[in-house]
Amino acid sequence: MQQLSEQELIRRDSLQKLRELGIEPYPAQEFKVTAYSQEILDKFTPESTEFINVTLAGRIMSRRIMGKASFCELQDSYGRIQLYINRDEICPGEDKTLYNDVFKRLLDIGDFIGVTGYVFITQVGEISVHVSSFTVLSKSLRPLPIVKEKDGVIYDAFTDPEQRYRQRYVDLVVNPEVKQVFLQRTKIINTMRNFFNEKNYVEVETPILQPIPGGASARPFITHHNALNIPLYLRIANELYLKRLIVGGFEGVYEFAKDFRNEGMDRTHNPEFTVMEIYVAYKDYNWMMDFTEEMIERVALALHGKTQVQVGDNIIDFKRPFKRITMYDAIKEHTGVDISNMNEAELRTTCDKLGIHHEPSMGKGKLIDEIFGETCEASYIQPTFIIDYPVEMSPLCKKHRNNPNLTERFELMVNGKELCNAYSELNDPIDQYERFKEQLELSAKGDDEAMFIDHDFVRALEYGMPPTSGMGIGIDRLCMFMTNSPSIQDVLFFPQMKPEIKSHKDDIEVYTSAGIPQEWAEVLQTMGYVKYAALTEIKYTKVHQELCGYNKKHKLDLVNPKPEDVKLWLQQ
RNA sequence: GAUUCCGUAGCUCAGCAGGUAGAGCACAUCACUUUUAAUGAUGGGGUCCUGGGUUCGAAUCCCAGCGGAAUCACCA
Repeated sequence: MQQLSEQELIRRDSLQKLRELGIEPYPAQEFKVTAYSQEILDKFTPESTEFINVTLAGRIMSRRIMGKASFCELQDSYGRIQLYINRDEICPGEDKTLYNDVFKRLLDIGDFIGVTGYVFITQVGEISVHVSSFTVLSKSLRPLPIVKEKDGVIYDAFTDPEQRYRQRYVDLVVNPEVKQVFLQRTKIINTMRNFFNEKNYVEVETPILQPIPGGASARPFITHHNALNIPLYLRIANELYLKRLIVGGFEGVYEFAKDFRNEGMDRTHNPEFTVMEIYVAYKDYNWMMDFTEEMIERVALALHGKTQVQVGDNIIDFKRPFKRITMYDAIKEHTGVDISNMNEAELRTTCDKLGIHHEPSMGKGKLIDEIFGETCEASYIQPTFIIDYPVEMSPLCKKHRNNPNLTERFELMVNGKELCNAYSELNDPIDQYERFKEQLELSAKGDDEAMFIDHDFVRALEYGMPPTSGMGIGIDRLCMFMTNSPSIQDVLFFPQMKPEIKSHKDDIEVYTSAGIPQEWAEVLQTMGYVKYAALTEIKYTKVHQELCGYNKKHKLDLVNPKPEDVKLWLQQ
């Protein structure tokens, strides 16, 4: 156990004292709440009789104690409301313990309490709850960061990103705007879900542990199943499973899925992330573009009541219809080069001319992708569908109805980033098998992200899959846009972090169990001997002298140990 | 992976011509019956990220490491 700070010790002492007074700091029974802070603040008027007897529960977030009366702020799940607590009303009799000791001394900021009382307006005009009784619901043993606010200015904000992400619970308690982002995230997802359900598409669940990680190009996480003695992969996509369900006869299926990719982390990438994929039979990618527009516009309206959304320095308008441009046209527009009829060698020359890095392992598809990514991607701020991708970079996508070198694919670009990816799905099993084999060749050339062949998926297609259009959308990115969050970590409750470094300090028990008295063990640690094992390598006379010296210098008034005592301490 | 910046009290931060470690909030004690960043008084609290080096002396200067942030590169 780490050494406790003064404030933590005081809180543990308060916990003990509460118990001595017969107050259970962690009661088990239900506490019935009849009102919430926001509701009261919204609805209360001096004439109203609605709130003459309310019961609320929440955390104490601030206290202003003024002798026989006190104010404090109670924070429940909706917000904060001020409480007014009067000594003689809490303690009508002679015994004022409940106010003087329990409320004033033994309770702290961060504790959960329940209160009953009536709502009124103070002289300064703040709607408050006049408390007639309170109940301790849970004692907090660690001090929360104290954030104060006046006239919209925040003082002593809790801002350290590492602490905010590692201890998101604290972040949520003291930074109310953080909670809003996550409530909006839920609203985004619910809006989409309602949209799909209205159309009778079916929400499904498919395997996260997959024997073949298919449906996308990415390095997977690998794990091992002991009973079967086989490797399993955490899914990088769920596409192939959802299409199997279309084969099975569902007309529309969708899944909000956690996918996993074993790649770098930055402001827009987290190793696990959420994707919504939807597949609808008898549709094509043109239909899917209309559908996607409608869905995204609806999300913007649900969240903001309008289609314009501030994202960084830009205002992005999600009003339908979005601009549509083919990939080749986009490249021509930005570079002046028409690559539509180029072979691999010509593409490499073009890359060289444009100063774009390329490697021998890159096939035609990757080269085109690279050119697009370097020259075009960043310029699409307003929602834009990039359509008709070259066949080499889309092995699961149906060939274009007018041009066999292209596929019926679109990506939706927003703020220079990919948001959606969609196809007229490839349902020709023979073509699909050929495309998988081409991926194998890429793999042989050294492309470690090329897809594996999924023979069962091909088998499913052989039974027949209706013409289908599918779309995937990055939910985390969508949330970043919709909530104007610059980092993916701001829209994930618990973003992936490097493991927290463990204290490199021995527990104090390691010292005491070697026979060292507690007070000297603490001295040794503050002197820098944080590992007992390291201590035993030092000559006991030196340690003895240093201990006595420290005792004198810091006026600890401890009785100095004898050299033989120290010798014994170090001999364990 | 590269560059830059950062790491001091529970929180936010100051201190860096090297010379006994500071403020505000929080905490503790006292006063105060409608305050609101409540107020007034008093007080406690720190391996100054870790390890090495320079020095009589390092929070401060140098080196290395750890952790974090930003930008870039790589990666869907």
